[in-house]
Amino acid sequence: MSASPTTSWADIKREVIRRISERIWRPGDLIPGEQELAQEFGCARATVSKAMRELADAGLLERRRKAGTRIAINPVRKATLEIPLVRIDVEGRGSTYRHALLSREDVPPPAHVAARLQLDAATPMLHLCALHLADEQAFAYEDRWVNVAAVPEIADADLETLSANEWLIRNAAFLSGELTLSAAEASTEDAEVLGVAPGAAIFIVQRITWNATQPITLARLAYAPGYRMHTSI
Amino acid sequence: MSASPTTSWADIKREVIRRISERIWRPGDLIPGEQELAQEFGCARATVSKAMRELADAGLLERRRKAGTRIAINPVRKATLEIPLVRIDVEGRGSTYRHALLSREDVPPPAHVAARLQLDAATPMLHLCALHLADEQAFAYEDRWVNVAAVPEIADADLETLSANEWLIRNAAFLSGELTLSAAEASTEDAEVLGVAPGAAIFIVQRITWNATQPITLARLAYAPGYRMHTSI
DNA sequence: ACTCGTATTATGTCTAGACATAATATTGAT
DNA sequence: ATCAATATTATGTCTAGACATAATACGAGT
Repeated sequence: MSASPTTSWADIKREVIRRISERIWRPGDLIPGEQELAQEFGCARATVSKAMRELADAGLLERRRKAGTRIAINPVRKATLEIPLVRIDVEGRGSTYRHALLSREDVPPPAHVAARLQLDAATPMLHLCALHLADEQAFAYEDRWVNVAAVPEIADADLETLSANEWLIRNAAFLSGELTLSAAEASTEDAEVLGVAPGAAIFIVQRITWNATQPITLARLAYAPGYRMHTSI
Repeated sequence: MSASPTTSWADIKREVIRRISERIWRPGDLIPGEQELAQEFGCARATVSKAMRELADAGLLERRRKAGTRIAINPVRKATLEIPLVRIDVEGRGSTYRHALLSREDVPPPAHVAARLQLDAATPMLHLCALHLADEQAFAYEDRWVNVAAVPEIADADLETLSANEWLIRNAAFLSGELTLSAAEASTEDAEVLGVAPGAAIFIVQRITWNATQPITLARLAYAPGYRMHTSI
């Protein structure tokens, strides 16, 4: 009957999911402790613990020391979004990637950029605009501000061959970041670069990354109409 | 000097991140094995292992048995999107939530819905349209198809007081699902319900959920303009 | 050279037990 | 009855060691 002689953490995870989905354990219920479950499944407590921690990370369980583990009432399911390089994204769709640097300027940031990065408006920054193409079709328009103090070497970088997107990932690994997804109507600039009608609905990804002490970059990616971000839960 | 007497997995994680961000270990580099690192940090192999697994899950490292662990060349960073109930989302923004059921029909699905759920076009389904409001303002318009065979009890459910969104989460915990994020121009229907101009750019979330054997529901949520999805990396 | 089987190796999983920590429950003092 | 100190308890972390598994490296035979 059973696939393996011993009980693995994956077996336990499956069994717990089964009990939840068959409503043997219902939302809000307190379930047995690790000790008890370990005895039931005939395995070590650590094995049960790993399974439970995974389910808690996925949002299905809520665990608190001393209080125990219960089935989440309002499960806040967590979906993992993969954020690849634009090049990898394009190539993953079976298209040929190319990128074009449209502009590169050393200028102080506008107020909204400075505010978003918590920088002074006089901070020297590099402003880049680039177009990512898939099979020579506009794929995404990138508008990026780079905090030169955080990555001084970018001043000498050739961003024509390697996109800023890629250069930064290779040369300035970030520690933390923020991602904001939204929909917007194409500005005249967006429309012109992407070759769509002004006002067309486009998908916007805004990304901010930080190293240990300071902001590295703020990027706004405007995707050509039809772009979808996909993930499984 | 050191904060704690023993080395914890979190300490190791921080140290590895430091070595990556200070380019002591560079993209593509093979780093020492768990055994060796455990010796360096003066802890058990399992402790190193946990730290490394977390970093690999986050996309910073690539690990393969026998081949060892190396710094990711094209780090596909993973952002965790939290998918709360619309009610929790609204309440989390400090607004008062209300929902209104606009229509409820037992009808067979249109071709694109049937195809998306891998169901026969003759399968009995429940079609629901509802509006989620925040402080009496349109927040999101939900267009949902429910596979009645998967949750027969929904036939008798009162979906006026509890939204279908919430009813399904409480009564039909799903095992897996898909999420598609996109931008679209508001259809005349979207525009009318949300009270925006037709053609306005709106953020669309399409969700499909499955139980162990069959699809449960397909939902399209059209958010009022200005909606942003936010996450940290 | 080339292929196939075998040895080796780094990560993956598991165990059994110890101690740490957070949160609740209980008790004692006021 | 109320509040603070203390005991209890379930999860969280760590250790040391064993075995499993995947993937490479190596060597024998052709």
